[in-house]
Amino acid sequence: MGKNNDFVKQITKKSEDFSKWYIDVIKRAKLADYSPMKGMMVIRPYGYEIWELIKENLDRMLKETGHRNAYFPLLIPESFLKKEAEHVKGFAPEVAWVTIGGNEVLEERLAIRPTSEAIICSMYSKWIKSWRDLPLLINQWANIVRWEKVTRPFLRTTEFLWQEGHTVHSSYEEAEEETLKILDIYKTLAEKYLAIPVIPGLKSENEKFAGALRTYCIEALMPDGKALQMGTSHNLAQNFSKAFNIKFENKKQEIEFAWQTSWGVTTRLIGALIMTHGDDSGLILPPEISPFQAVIIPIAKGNYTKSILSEAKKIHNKLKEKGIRSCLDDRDSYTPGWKFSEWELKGVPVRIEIGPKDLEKGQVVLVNRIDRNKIFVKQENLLSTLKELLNEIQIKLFNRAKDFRENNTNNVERFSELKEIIETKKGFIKTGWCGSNKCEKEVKEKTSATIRAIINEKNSNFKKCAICGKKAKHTVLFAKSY
RNA sequence: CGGGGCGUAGCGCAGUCUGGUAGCGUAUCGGUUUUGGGAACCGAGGGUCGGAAGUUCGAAUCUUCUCGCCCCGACCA
Repeated sequence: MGKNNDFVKQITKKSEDFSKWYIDVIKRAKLADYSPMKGMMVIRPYGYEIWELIKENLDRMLKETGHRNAYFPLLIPESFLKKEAEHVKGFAPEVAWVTIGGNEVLEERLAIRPTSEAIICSMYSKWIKSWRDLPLLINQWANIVRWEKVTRPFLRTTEFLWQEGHTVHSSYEEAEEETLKILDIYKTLAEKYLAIPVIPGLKSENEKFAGALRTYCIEALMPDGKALQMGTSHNLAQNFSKAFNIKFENKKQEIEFAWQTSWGVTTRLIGALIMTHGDDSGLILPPEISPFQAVIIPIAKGNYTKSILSEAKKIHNKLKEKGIRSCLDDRDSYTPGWKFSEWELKGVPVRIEIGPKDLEKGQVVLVNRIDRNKIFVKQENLLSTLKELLNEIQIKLFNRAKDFRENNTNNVERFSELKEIIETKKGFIKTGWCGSNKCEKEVKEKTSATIRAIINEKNSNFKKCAICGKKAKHTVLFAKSY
């Protein structure tokens, strides 16, 4: 492409100021905008369309595994939230409260849900009586409010959208199996659809969900070397069933507390998407979840205008018929060059150009968003070539992100190495851990890095704990996190 | 919640130190010519300078308070 690839002049360069780039992209690509409410953003149509595609795919996978959607109330009485001690302790600092209804001061204040275990479990205790009622596999798509001190669009907002699954089972083993099954679905969502490689693992006692027995997570590495938690799946064991009195009669005619799980992913995934794939020209969206997979830009010129536009329309309709999300940009008030930059900013994976020269030759030009490579293809081959190209882009984005992660993951034996890496290049640090709270805390205090995931719980391929030097029980991943 | 920075037209900024009736680029609107990498020319509109109070003959500019955003920490999806 020659000397000047610097086509988009309106956003900060990713390499110069990553945080500013991130905000610029969100605003310029019209994914979201700040609202008058502190920490709350408006998700604009283009951003919401990405969410809808994420949602569609995850929803389908959840339904395929027997989950059904339902909806529970936004407000939770304080007494309900207080029933599970760890749970309330964990969430208390970030709950928003409703204290007045109309003109009346409420007798009991109501929490705006920071998560719905409390309200959902209170219903489950009414619905579940017998082993025949199990498993109960319910998911809800909802909004959540957590009064965060520091917010960033998509990554951490006061209000956000998510799905939260809440399931009930007749045994610990079955609950554990469900927890892992969901973790695997999340991994598929991240890797196959968002093209973001993730590492599944277990959270340490310090990092686990308030009220869970075990929290599993998927962790991704962002381009600035910080880790992002992209989803969590909790085995709640009987913690909530005991607090909310969810009991069932098992096949042996014994009354037993039920075994539960909960799990969720949020609009944060969109933040991960932006950071992982974007470049100096803006967003790059993986074809699977891009609102437009291809944008057709007619180069309408002089006498050719009419014939080119009608050809472009034909192509557009053909692609739509074949299930490709196509956009025809036939606005005549913008020049082709302007449109190129605009759609690159918006991250559309493939651009289709058709101009006088192409019309004569019976071809179109396909341009790959990743490297701007051009392919000239005969009209009759368009569909197959486009599909191949979309597939190739999806894979390339994933591989590129994976290479980055591999290149920024370091095996470490000693604390001094760990500290140096965190202070300089960051990234994931794989090391041995003795399992003690003390060592985990020491790392946090001295480096601000935390255990993102325990990736080998049963044993460790590291001999010693990097901090205390005692025998390593687990292999863990340390990183600075969002 | 602690430390730092920034709020002036839709967006990006200058003007603030040294007070004197608000400017540039871009975008927008109308018109003409254009269209293979953010087109050119002509014309037009757009602001209670984040908000409140104070000092002053006079405040974008000085003082105090307040709100919001960004960055770095502590806290969290």
